[in-house]
Amino acid sequence: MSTAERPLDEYSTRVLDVVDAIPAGQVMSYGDIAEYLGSGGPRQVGRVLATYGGGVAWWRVIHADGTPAPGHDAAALSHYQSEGTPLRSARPPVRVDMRRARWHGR
DNA sequence: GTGTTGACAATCA
DNA sequence: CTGATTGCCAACA
Repeated sequence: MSTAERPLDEYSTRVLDVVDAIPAGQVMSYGDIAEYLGSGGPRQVGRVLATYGGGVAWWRVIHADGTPAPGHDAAALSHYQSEGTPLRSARPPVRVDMRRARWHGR
């Protein structure tokens, strides 16, 4: 035990579960995840990732316009190039090609 | 209980 | 692209 991870609520667990389900090379927007879950909002998803996102592929969760999270754009870019995520802009402002990279639950 | 803030989104200038 | 504005929902002081 140990690892003292923060107390995960059911909603947070659900968000992390969805993020963990996103395949490499694809991404989802905060609003998409919120809509996929059917509750909460994009801000709640962002909050969960900002707090508990350390254990999931947070770089696969980006804004609706295809830009990665603030302060992590450089790290996210490395992951995108490593996973082959379709990019519209390979240098800041980093932009993911949402038209191709957007992933829906399936 | 009110007001502010936030890894948001969409629209307008 | 930047900035302002509105809507949305929850956490926090």
